[in-house]
Amino acid sequence: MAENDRRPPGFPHASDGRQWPPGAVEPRYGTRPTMKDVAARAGVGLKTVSRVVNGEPGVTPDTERRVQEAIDALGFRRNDSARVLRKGRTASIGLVLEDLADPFYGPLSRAVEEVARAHGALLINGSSAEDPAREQELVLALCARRVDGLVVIPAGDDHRYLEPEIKAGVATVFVDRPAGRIDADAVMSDSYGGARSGVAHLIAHGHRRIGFIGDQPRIHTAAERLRGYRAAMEDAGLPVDSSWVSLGSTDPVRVRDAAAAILDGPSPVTAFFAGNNRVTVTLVRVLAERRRRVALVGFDDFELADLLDPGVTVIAQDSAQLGRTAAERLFRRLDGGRSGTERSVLPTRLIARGSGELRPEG
Amino acid sequence: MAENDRRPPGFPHASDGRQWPPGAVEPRYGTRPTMKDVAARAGVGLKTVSRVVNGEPGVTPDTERRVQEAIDALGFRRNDSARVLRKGRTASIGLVLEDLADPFYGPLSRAVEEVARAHGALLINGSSAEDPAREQELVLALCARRVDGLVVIPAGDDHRYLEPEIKAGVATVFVDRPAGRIDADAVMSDSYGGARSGVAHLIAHGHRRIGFIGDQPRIHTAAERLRGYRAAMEDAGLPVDSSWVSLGSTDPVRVRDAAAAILDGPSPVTAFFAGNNRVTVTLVRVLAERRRRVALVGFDDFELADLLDPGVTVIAQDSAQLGRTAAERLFRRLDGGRSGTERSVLPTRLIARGSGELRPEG
DNA sequence: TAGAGCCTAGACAACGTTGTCAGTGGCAGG
DNA sequence: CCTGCCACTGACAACGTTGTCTAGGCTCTA
Repeated sequence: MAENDRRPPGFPHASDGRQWPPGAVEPRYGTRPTMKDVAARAGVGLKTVSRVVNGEPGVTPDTERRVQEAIDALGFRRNDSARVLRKGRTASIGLVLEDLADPFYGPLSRAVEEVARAHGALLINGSSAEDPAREQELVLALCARRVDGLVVIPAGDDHRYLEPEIKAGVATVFVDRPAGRIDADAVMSDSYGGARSGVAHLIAHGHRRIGFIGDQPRIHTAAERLRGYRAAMEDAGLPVDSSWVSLGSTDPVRVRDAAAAILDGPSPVTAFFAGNNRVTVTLVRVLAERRRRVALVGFDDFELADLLDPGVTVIAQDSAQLGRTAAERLFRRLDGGRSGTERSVLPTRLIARGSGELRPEG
Repeated sequence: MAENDRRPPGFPHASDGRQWPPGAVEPRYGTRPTMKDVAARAGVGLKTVSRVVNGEPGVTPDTERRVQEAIDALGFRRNDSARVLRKGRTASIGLVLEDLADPFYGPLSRAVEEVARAHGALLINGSSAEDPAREQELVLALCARRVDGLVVIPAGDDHRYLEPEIKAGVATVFVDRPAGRIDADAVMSDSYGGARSGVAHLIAHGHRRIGFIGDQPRIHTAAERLRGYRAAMEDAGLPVDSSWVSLGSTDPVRVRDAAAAILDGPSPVTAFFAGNNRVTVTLVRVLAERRRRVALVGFDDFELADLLDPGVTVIAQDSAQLGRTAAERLFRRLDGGRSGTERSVLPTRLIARGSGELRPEG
């Protein structure tokens, strides 16, 4: 409604009673100088200012100096909205992730930013909070801003809403999890292989009864890690008791309850495989409170894992590398790459620190 | 140069030999439909489409339906660049911080985003990597995009370059550290008071020789924390040996060297106060390797601090609250708040976990 | 039934920039 | 001196949207 606070029509120059400090006539508060203003002040044409601002050739040093002086005097800054409107490219990319505050996404986000910066682009980002509706809302808002490309860590599993955008030329790369119901580039860690090797590691240290606590299997990575767990157990000819597996949320309270149920149940496990970062940390807390030592391997590394006692053995994925790879793919597309969609899988690495090498007790 | 890939003039409808899958004639790759296209398809005027898209009143249900169908059929999405150009507001704010990958900034960034979202704005952000030149470059790029406001965690100490922008109406709030050489809103933690109480805590536990390892004092927070350290020592009538104080970078290698020099020097300390997060973590590692137990209080909390042995006593600051407060101030300004600049200081909280309660040894 | 008043709808200009194109003047070569 | 070329410069349209203003059709009342 503030749109209507303008001067009433018919009184184009009526005294509007504004009070500025005496010296501050130009520039006025809330009004920015345009190229036209600069041109007028420098006594040149509009286009000449444009040329100077963009470093285009064909301007005499003397003219350039006059323009530059006017720019500095007025505090002119080019309006990129107008530029974008005219040129069609925004030199910005969007990043949609689950939660900026999650330490897993910090390095990823930073890596994407660095690649963008190397290509002269800015990064606009937002958190979906794991909510598919919010993911869509964000993605479409970014498309309305006409970002040149998108890096998406999907929360939902149906991305058909992106089809018109992709068709219209918005390069899109999915990270960490694949897109749902559409064909698109994706860069992921090897969740299946990582989980499988982590569980195999526990088995190699003598464990027969191993629990798995992970996220809901509608999340691709969670499902893959579960699959890896089952595969490792099967490889070793070990049965999986359904009471050992918990696939709820990663909320600390629920993980705590699940772990307690598994450890206090009729067939307690001697080791856990944790499906992600947050589960691992909660399990570390839970296990620290118990007398009996339970082995633990977690998917995803975290800071200070080596300082705990015992150090936490993890399947590490390189989140910065995920981001970098995805962003590079994105810019390759923007630079004209029209090849078919690619799906890359980055390897994981087992880092043994102690918790995964505990022998079964009792 | 792709600008020139257009159809040559004079052949407006020459066969251009493009090959689309038979059904996919419209929309064409790389070309987005505009309101004009929608209007043509729906058989209405341009402005009517605008009204429907923006939910403005004055459109018959029947007309609205026709327009909506055309929008869906064409996959139309409003071009916000044009909208911004016309309306003057971008509904986006910029966040410039030091490093997105630093866990301290995750929650801050997320908090700013949530507030922005509540006000219907998007967040554009970038990392300055502690480089003043890069900070300026980023800030000005954001201004060129015409963000409505800026939240800045300053890397440099001279922000006069922002004066024209602020005068032109870009609301700006500094976080964590104050602006340099200009008068601007700022939201900070109580570095001085926090450090002072942390050091007093160590003194209360019997320490007389206390080391301080922090960042370069050109950084405001670092200087304030050093000041708090000195004040606490002076309050207790304790001398400060200059060999106990190290003000270099927070780089692990240099912190490690500094700590070793202080502990192995002629007058070794029995406790450390760490100037920030990263220093604390490095000191935890260094001290864990030594036989003699050295007390430690760190500025800034971090995940798992309670799980270490001993738990790490810290002066906690609420980084999410910093971000929230700053963003709320920003939007209050944007909503017309024209009062003088404010500088808020948020309190810190001592969390005792063990490392700060160790008694001096030897 | 005429006139006032309301509601819907569209024509048009403007936002600030950039690509195109045409105009100017200087200078070298014939 | 004229011609042609070149370097420099500016007028103008266009990008896609929204605010303003006006036109036309309808209802309601006197």
